[in-house]
Amino acid sequence: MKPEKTESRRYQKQKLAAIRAAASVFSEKGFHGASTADVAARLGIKQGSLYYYFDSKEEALEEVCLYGLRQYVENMDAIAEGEENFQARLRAVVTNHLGRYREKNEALKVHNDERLYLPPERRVRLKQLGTHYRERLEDIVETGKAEAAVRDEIDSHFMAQSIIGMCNGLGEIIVRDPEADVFELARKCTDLLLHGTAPYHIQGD
Amino acid sequence: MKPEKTESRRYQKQKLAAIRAAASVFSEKGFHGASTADVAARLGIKQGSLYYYFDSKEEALEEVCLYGLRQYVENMDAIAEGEENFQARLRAVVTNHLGRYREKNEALKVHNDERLYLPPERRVRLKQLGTHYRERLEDIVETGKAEAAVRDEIDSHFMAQSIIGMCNGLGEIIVRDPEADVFELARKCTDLLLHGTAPYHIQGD
DNA sequence: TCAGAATTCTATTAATCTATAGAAATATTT
DNA sequence: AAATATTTCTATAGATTAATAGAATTCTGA
Repeated sequence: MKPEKTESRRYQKQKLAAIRAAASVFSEKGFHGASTADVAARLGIKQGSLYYYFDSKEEALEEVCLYGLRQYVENMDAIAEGEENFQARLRAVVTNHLGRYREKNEALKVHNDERLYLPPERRVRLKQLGTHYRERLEDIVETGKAEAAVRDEIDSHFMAQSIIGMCNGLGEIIVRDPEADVFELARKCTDLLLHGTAPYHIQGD
Repeated sequence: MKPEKTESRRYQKQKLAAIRAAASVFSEKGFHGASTADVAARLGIKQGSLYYYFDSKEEALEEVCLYGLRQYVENMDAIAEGEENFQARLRAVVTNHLGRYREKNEALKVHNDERLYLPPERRVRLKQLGTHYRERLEDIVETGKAEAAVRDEIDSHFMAQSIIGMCNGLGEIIVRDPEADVFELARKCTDLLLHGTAPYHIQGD
């Protein structure tokens, strides 16, 4: 079956290729719409051989989702640990988030669209990553308060979730319109988050 | 097969029940994870009998999605046609949107999660409804400009998509935490959209 | 080059599921 | 109550698919 301790270089390489093939096929046809034969074909092997790398189709989905999220979360960590001011970091976060919709990141798309088909026990690690992402963003909001760039009464959990949602919404524009300028969108988005819609001067409540 | 002209009262009633049963089952198991037998069982009839109401499983999915979106869009129309000022309408939009996550609207959930499994020709009517929703929201933003409640440089397409995304993001909080106060969230969300994160007084660029 | 290990292939099992056709049952109308 | 129309059931065809086992092949190191 599977190599026990060895995990040879070749095995690891091919396993990564298998994850990518699965990401590609799942993102095209959906998890249930895609067969293990489709995935194997994309990889250039036969259906049965795929089980050398995955114990089940579900395990393949889990690995694809994890693979898609990881890099994305790593970027967030780098931003959160950086030394820039709130405005710059917010922009970096938004740009990182929106950028993912342009470079077609199939594994991340699979995570977004198909992860619900995983049974709960296969979703725990994904949830951990997602929570980690949001918590880093909450940290950034808190530093914004320390800098007096963010009003005190703003709840950082609420704020982080709002930012994530807004970016996902704008992602649709990027997907719909291949001409859309990601950096310009990121700029507008950051501006909206910082200043809102209302004219700058006075505003009542 | 299907009744041609009659469309008897009973038929219509049972068809609606079938759509609801499909919504319930699809939202639980996903479109591909659910079988027509599951849907029929929820409705209290046998698998084969379901085809009296739908030509195919895909048609059932399409009808569920349309059913889920329609009411939601109708509410938006009512808000857009109303006479209130920008701030009040924005709040109404956000409240309508967030409210949907609390009353468990299974059909709308199916629309959100499963619509991608429809072939493009079955998605056109859904897209029309979605576009209509966003366009009404763009209208509201434009009236906001006329009222000087919204800065001129704000792009209404961008803005509408941002609002939709933010609401969807906050929806996750509502789903995660059954205690979350929808109206309080709607208030915070409206406030953030109007004023941004930054303290009110001056802000540079 | 040979031996053993790692990788892929073939063949098959067993289960599942959509969709259809025609019979049976139920409701409606005359 | 008989006749007709509507709704549901039974049974099945036909196709697909995930997963397994063991054989065949390819790779690697001595």
